[in-house]
Amino acid sequence: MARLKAFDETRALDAAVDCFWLRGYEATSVRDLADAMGIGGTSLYNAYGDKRALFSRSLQRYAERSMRERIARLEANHRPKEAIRAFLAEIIDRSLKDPDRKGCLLVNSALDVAPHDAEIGKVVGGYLDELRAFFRRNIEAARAAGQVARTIDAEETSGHLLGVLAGIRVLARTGAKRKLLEAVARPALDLLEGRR
Amino acid sequence: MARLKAFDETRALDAAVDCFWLRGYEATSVRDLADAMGIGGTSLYNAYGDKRALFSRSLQRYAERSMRERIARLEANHRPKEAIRAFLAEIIDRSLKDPDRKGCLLVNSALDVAPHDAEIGKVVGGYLDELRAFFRRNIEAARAAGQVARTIDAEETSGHLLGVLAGIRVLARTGAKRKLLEAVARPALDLLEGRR
DNA sequence: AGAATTTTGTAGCGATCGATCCAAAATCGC
DNA sequence: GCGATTTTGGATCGATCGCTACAAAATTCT
Repeated sequence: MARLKAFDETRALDAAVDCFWLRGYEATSVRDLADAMGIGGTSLYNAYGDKRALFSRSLQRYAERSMRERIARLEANHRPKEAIRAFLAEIIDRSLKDPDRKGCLLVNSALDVAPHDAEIGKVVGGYLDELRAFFRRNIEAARAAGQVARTIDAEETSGHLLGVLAGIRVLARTGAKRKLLEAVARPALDLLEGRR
Repeated sequence: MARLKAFDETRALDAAVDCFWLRGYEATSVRDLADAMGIGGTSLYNAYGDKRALFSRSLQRYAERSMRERIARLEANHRPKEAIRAFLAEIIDRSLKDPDRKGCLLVNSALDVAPHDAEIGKVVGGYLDELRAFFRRNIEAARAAGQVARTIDAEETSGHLLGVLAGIRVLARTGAKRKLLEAVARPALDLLEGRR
């Protein structure tokens, strides 16, 4: 038939994710990408299409590996209320541990590229909806299990948690300390505890 | 002496603010800027230095006209707790009214350019600190006036409010509806009311 | 008016952008 | 081994990037 591909398409895609994550869409050149992916420009266009298509695949890969993996893992290992708490705690820990302070590719993209690209904007919005659905689902489950007060409105509170999550990601990217990030999250968690 | 400048430097700067605000630093070209400012490229470099210096001045102008003006106006016209409430309400209103969904230049810059430019990062961080100081100052004043519960920690809660503000700005830029933006803000405001 | 100084528009600098062309290299069925 | 097909690297495309050289235009001094 034909010559075989000499690089691992998935590993290369992960390298592209890191590039876009670190520098954003506009500031990342196709040459940056090809170098980081360890391939030539021709192979990049051959395998992924153009830069925008590669970004779209990178976004998809990130959502799969970072967001959905986390959601699935936490929902499998924690009761609903603890899943929410663990989610925020994990985001804070990872944000602080990352020496590059990359934040979240979805949040970065929501500000960076989504406003200028309707199609990608829809995709990013869809992922944010998934995050909110995670919060909502676990609030409702916790309510049903009597873990949170019945006065907690799942629709509203899931929106609040999504906003808090986005805020943490923004401040983390600016180099905020743990104390600040935890201050952002704590009142939202206290709300679930019925504590004030 | 010499020829007079034929354009209003401040009006031109405002046009530059709009450019950076709408498209971000990287995606805005010097030609875009010059066109929007109604001047030639030479005049731009003559009056403001280079692109980065113009961005720095734009950031300063935005902080002065948008952030500090709002803080001063609300603190002059409202009691402390109401000033915080009015701040978030005004951000939500303006975010929804803006057909371009530009969000907040400071938040946009915090994600976009601050991570790759230490000096500008410091400036942006300083403005975010001013916002947090506004929240903190008013929480403390409200506490002293008995408007909020003594259990409210000003240091922590001001951080929470800053995170909520950033979250609102992120979601607003993605085209969120009023219902979602208000859901992000409400629990934070309820906290100040001692309501649950 | 003439000299001095600053602003302005044009034109273009080298560098880099995203994207493509093309021929050599590699792998398949035969 | 041979033709067919695909991948690969290198060169390069036109466009645009941030920025500047240069000379004409405009203004204030003497």
